[in-house]
Amino acid sequence: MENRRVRLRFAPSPTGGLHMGGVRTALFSYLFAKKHNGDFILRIEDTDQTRYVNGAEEYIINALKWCGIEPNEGVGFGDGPHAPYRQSERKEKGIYAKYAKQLIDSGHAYYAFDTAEELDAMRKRLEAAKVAAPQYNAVTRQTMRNSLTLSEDEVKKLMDANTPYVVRLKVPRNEEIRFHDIIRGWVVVNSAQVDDKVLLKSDGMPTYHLAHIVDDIEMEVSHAVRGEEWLPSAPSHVLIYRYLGLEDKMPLLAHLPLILKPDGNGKLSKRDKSGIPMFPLDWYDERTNEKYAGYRESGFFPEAFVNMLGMLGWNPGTPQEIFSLEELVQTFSFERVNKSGAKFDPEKTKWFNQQYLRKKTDAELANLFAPILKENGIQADGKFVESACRLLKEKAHFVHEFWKEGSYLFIAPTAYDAEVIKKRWNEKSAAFISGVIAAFKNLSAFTAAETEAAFKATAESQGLGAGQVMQLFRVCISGVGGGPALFEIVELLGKEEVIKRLEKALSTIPTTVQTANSN
RNA sequence: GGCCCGUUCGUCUAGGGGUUAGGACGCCAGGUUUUCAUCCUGGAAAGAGGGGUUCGAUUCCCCUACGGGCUACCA
Repeated sequence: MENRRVRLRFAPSPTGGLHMGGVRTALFSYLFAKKHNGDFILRIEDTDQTRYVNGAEEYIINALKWCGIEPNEGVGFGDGPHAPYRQSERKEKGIYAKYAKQLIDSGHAYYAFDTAEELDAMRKRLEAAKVAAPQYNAVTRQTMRNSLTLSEDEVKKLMDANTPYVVRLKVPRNEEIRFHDIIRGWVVVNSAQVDDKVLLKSDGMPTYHLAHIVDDIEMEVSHAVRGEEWLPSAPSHVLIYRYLGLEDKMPLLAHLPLILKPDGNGKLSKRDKSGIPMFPLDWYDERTNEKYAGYRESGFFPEAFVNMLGMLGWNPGTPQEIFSLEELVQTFSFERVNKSGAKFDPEKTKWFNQQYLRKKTDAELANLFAPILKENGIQADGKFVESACRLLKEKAHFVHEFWKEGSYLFIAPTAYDAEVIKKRWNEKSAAFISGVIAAFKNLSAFTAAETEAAFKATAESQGLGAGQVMQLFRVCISGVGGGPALFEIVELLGKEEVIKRLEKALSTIPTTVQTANSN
C-alpha cells in the first residue's frame, strides 16, 4: 500500500459550471499526480439525476483543457483500463449494487422503507424533544421502518410489493472513529455523531458516499483530494472502507481549505461584486437564465489564473510567486497546503495577469489584440500593431485595455480632454502648435529623438518650458492627457498623420475654448 | 443547537521557544518620467483574549471568543 502507484482523480458533479474552487481542487490533484509520475483521472459523478445540467460535463472538460490541467484518463480524455468513468454508466453495470449487497450480507447495512413524510416527522419529533443531533442513527432507527425493526416476513412482503426502499449504513452507537488527513493530521469523531447514511437511493442510484468509495477502490485511487466541506462525512467513509474489508486500500485523504469570498464572510459564491469572475469560462445557466463571467472571456491568461489558484492555500516557502504549471508540479506538496480558508483577493489576481502580460512578446500580444481591433473595424499593419502593443503593455493588466487606453493610435481623436484643455490651452498655444508643425515639416528623419529635439527647440524659441506644453501637445495628438512615452507615439504615427492631427487640433480646440468661456 | 475544522499586517502568507516577526498584493510618501502607468527608495500595517508549561512564548498545552464547514434518498 505504501508503494502503490500514485493515482488521483478529480470527480465533479455535472450540476453547473465548474467553480474556481473546483478548479483548484483539480489543480492540486494534478500537480501531485504529475510530480509523482502518477495518473490524473476525470470521473463524472452524475448520480443525482434531478440535478443534472446539460452542458456541464462539456464545460468541465473545456475548463480543464483551457487551464492546461489535463487528465490522462477519464471522461473526455480517453478511456483507461477502468472505463466507464461516468457513475451513471457504472451503475448500469451493477458495480455499486454489488458492494451494497456485500455490506448488507455482512450486517453493516440495512434496508429502510421510511417515506419522506415519516423521516420528516421523525426529525420534527427529535427537534421538539431537543435532541442534540436529530438524525437517523443507532438510536432512532429502532423506531423506524427498516430491516432491523421489521420481521423477515414483513421485509419480504414489502420488497415483493415493490415498496421503495433505500440501503443505509449501520453505524455503531458509540465508537471512536479516527482517521489521518495529510493536511490536517489526525481527526477523531465519535460514531454517535455519525448518521446512518443512505448508500443506495430508492431509484437504485448510489449516493456520493458509496459511489466515490467504490470507484476509488476500483480505480485504484491512491489519494482522495477534496474540499474541506467533506471533512464531516469522512468518518462515514472510513467506516464503509472498514466494513468492506478494504481499510488498507483506502486512499490517503487530503481535505483542502475552502476559498472564501473576498468581502465579508463565507464560501465563495457563484457571483461576486468584485468584478472578478468565479468561473474559469463563461457559464450560462439555462434553468435560471443567468450568465456568469469566466476568466478566459474576461481577458485572463490561463497561466495567470492557474498561478493565482496555486498560491491560494499553498505556498512554496520561498519568496517566489510566479510559477509556470511545470514549476508548480516540481514544487508542490500537500505538506505546504494551509489548514485555514483563504479569502481570494481580486487585486492580486489582476496583478498576476499583469505579470504574465509583461512576459508576452509584442508579437504574441499583437495576435491577442488583433481580434479586438477587428471588432472595432480597424485594419492595421502587423508591425504597427506590435509597436502599439509595446507602448501599451506598460500600464495594462489586460490586453483588452489596449483599446480603451490606446484607440487613438489607430483613429485620430475627435474630442479633446476638456480638463487638460482648460488647464493647458492659453493665448500662446495656437502659435506654439503652429511652430511645432512647421518644425516637424522640416524633419527628414521622423524618429522619437528627432521629433523631441525639434519640439523642445520650438518651445525654447517661444520662451516656453517643455513641461508647460508637453501635455498640451499630447492632447492635440491623442485627445487624452496621459499615455505612453509621447515621442514614441509620435514616431509610431508618422510624420503625415502627426501633422494632420496637429492641424486638426489647431482648427478645433480654439473654438471649443471660446464656447466654454462664453458659457 | 450539535459536531468538526480553523485563527500572524486590510488580504495572501513566511517563520517558529530567545527574530528589529520576513515577503507579496493593496495603500501612503519621496525620486525618476512632460503626464498617468511603469520603475526605484522609503513608510504605515499583524501572531483574538485569558490561563498554564518555561529563565523566556507569537511558537507547546488548556479554556473562552471569533470565523468557517457540515448537520438531505445533493454532491
